[in-house]
Amino acid sequence: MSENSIIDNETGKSNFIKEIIKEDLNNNKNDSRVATRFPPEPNGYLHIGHAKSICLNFGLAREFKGTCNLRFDDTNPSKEETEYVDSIQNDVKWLGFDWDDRLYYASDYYERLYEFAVVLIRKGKAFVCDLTADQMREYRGTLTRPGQESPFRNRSVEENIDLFRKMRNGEFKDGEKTLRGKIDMSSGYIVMRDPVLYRIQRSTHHRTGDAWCIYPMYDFAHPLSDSIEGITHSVCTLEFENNRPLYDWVVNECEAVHKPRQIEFARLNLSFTVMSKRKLLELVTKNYVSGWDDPRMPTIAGIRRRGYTPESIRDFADRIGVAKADNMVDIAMLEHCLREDMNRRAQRVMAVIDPVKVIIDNYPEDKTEHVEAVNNPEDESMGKREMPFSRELWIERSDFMEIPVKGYFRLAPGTEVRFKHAYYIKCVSVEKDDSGEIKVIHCTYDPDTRGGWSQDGRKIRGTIHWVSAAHAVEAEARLYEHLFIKENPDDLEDGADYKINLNPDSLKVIKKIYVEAFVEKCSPGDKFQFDRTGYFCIDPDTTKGNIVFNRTVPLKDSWGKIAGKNA
RNA sequence: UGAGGCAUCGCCAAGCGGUAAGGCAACGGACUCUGACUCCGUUAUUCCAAGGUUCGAAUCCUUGUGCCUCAGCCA
Repeated sequence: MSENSIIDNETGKSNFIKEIIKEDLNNNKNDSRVATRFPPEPNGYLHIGHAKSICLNFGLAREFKGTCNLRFDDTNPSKEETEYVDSIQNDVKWLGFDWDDRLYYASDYYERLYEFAVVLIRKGKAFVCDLTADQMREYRGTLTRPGQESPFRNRSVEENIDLFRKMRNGEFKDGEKTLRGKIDMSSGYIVMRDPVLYRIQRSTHHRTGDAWCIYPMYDFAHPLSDSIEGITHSVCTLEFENNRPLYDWVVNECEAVHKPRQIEFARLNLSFTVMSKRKLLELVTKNYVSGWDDPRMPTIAGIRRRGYTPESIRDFADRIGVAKADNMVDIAMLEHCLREDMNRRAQRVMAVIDPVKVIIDNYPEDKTEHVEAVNNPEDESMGKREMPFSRELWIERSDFMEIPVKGYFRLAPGTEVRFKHAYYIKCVSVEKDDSGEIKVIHCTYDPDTRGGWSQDGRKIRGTIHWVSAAHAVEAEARLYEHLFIKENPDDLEDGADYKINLNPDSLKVIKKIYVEAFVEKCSPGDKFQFDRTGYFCIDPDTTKGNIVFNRTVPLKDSWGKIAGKNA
């Protein structure tokens, strides 16, 4: 997709962050410059919640003619991997955003961060502490009780400088010492109670290797990385609201040149799925799904494989808006965005998912003719194609009822329906097997209705899809439903696990469907509308002999609703 | 019994003292060679609650209530 398509998608919908930025611009803050960043930690795959943040940050930059950096917040080597930094870059690009040459890593700043820490120590604003993790927890106090100052809090500047250098030089064991900010042990903000700024941790970093054995904490590295990059508006999610005083403290006390402003918004929650990295990782590692890109996963990789388009995701991000109230967006909103996008663009295909045989008794046995089918009624420029029609066809089992219910206007004994693009067809009899299941529906066709029209103008209510049995190709279809059965899988009884809400029917594999033969020439990722059933795409699992389709989302089905109610 | 946030239709969400946008969902109806799409219509006398200020309040004040976040040497 081109840059232009992104701009065309912009709605300009207002939100409180844009208001803040406009005000800052009016007050000439930061020389009227806007710089944002998307700062993932490379410890997992991106999900749809990240997509909201990506669209927000890159969108703000575009709207205000600023820049948006991609920065990896890689300050905890024990959790981070190159596999993740690659997938993240791939996903951001796929969504349609470009960081140009502004790809950064917090690990690029380790030396400068160290210097900033020294500044803090010199000012008497940081100290080396010998407390163990357990001791520190005790000294920290509780939510309602102030903490106590560390006995190491009053070491001299010289001693702190010396100790901090020794920490860096590897003269202490992991966890033996920390560098802490000297702030306020009785603050209502727990994070201000002399927070740890550096810890000793001997693990190999995916970029800096073993060059360092001390690593800066998020609360120290993040504000300074923002400042180093000249970020003006540091947008993050609500759970960091409590960290903002520390963010400001670090930027101010370190006397950083640029003083970015942290703004928090509500992260996305989507119904019928989970969004936490811990849970997504568990679903992958314990094989509840096939991988990070399982089409049922809310990861970017998963929804891409499922068949979602970047346009539909961006549209979704626009529609849900940005605010500060906790939210749970209906997944129907996402599905709507995909349908709207695909309805406009998707090639139509006749595909029969639950086939039953139709024999046209009065059609010559050895004859094959070709009828013309519109590729996309929403877009004439997509042209037409030829479809083979012959005596034996497949239709959808649900498109025939031996004893039709009220309101049913598809095929039934004695009734006439239109086989889309082909002929008017009337059912004359059915053949069943011993169990009573219908094996063959015998029909007749009206040769004067070729193309699906009749001269006499008789009205036909039902139009159904079909494929020629001799010409269709067999394929596999994977039909997906929500990963969880509950709107909020985390809404649990005392101590229960969210996995009890996993939907056992989230994947249904249909081994043999019949599809128009031209799909054999298509490639993984290609997207279609299967007439009257849904949007599908070709899965990468496709092999020469076996085309695999993923159902991205079904078409809306008001008859299914009515029939469901009557049942 | 600490601190920081948030409360507008089933779900998102505008609204910034002048008399409740929009989208999704739902429900009617029209149209239809996709029971899709599209179109048209319906759905908050009311904005967490109660007081107050005002000619006038979802918007200002007061007092409550509910929900979220924080006690990692994670981010």
